[in-house]
Amino acid sequence: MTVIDIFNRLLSHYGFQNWWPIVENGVSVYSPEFRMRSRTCDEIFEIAVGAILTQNTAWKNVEKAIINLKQAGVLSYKSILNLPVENLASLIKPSGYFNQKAKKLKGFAEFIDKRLDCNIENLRKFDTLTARNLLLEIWGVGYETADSILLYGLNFPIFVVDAYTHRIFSRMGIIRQDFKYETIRLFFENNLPKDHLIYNEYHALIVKHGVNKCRKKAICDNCVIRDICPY
DNA sequence: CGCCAGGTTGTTG
DNA sequence: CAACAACATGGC
Repeated sequence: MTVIDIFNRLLSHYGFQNWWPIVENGVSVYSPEFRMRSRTCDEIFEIAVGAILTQNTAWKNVEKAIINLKQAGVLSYKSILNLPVENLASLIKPSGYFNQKAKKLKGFAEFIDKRLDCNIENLRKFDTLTARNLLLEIWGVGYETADSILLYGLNFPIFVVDAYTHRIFSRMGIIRQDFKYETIRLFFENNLPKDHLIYNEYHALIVKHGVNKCRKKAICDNCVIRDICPY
């Protein structure tokens, strides 16, 4: 049973997830159209903001924060650059850790302004790992956040690892408990075609399965991969 | 009500 | 380098 087999299982069970969502009219929209085209500048920025806000936080709370930002008309790097950090913190309160995250968003906006010449798409001018290392220099942007921005915002072929990835695949005995982020990322990248669409869908499916079934307290009955899981 | 969520950083041994 | 604390709201 390979990681590709597991991908196929999850995909036929849950269907396409169409990540990353864009918030429209107060709801997160997961559209199949997203895989057909490049993201717009505004979408890339929203994805990056979402990636920062969702750090150790349920998406529902992030959604509320993004709605607040949109309603206030400040979901752009320029607005966030000019908005007092206290006001920003207040808008993103529902996403939790709001003081820290406000500072992180500020840092990210500053990064676009200073390092990317005011255009987030300038990240495309770099190769994957160079772009990644640039993002990782930003305070508040770690591996998963950087990789989410690269994969979901810019379609770079980089596999996103998260807590669910670690939990599901260690429970299955496919990776070891003590594997760290980079080890897990490389494991997936080495066992899959180098294709951003596959990385995109796979990670989204992992989250789906983690949220639905493979929680901290696992719900193993009717699990789509139960027969190949020793847990 | 208690647990936990699509992590990251700073501190300490 | 590993372990641990701090950061915080809201859904179930």
